[in-house]
Amino acid sequence: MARAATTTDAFNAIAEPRRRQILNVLARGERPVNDLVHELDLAQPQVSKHLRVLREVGAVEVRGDGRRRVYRLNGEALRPIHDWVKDFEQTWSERFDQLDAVLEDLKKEEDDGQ
Amino acid sequence: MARAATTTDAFNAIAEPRRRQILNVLARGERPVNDLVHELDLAQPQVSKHLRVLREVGAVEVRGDGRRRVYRLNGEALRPIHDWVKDFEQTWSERFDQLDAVLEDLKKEEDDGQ
DNA sequence: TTGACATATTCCGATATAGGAATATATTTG
DNA sequence: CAAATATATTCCTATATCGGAATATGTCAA
Repeated sequence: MARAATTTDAFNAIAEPRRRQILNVLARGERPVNDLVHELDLAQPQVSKHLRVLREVGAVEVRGDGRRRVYRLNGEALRPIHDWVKDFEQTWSERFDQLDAVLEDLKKEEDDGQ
Repeated sequence: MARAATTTDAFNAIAEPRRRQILNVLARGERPVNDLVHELDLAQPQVSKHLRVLREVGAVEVRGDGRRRVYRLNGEALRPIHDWVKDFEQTWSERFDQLDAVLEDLKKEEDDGQ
């Protein structure tokens, strides 16, 4: 068996850095293909191919505008990634260290009370 | 050119669902390989191979314990993913909708004041 | 030392990529 | 209709995967 297709889910789609770049640009507003080509300094066919992958996993949507195709972000498709990774945040965030400190204090007060 | 190696970075490493599962288990505490084999119902060689990938991107660390090797999570390695994806949260989170509503109200009050 | 147990590595084969180049498919304009 | 513009698709090739099976490495115990 080979690696899962890039179009399998958002996790696979965003493994490619260019596709993350494309999403970053689209986060600032919708763009026709040619704008992306210039903003990212990529060849047009590659941009179209990356957009296809992103469209297949639902991360972008298209709208026709004359001879252009305007792409826009659909952030909702990235939600599973956010949901998965956010549970790991406590292993590095100092917010959780501070919460630990508070809980520690509460425990100590309780013990003193006994 | 082929797809980037799975060991290139955390984004590529976690594209594989089994590796996410492994990290999920390790988030509850360190585990020797065999525990993972049984908790995830995977063949031992595959678990070892996935652990190697995770180790190469820094997502896990090992500790020897007799003839066992105990793996533990290093969540810090997932931080780039969290940081990248969190900027997209506002496109779906209702927290941001509520913030928008507040800003709208403030703007209205300001306009009434003029 | 010889097993037994735990883990890692190697070899295999099918498959899917990513970029480059060329080309196909709209759509607008003269 | 023809030329120009914008985008999508196809063909090519090198490369890296994943699972399964077999095997190698390492460590403990009698």
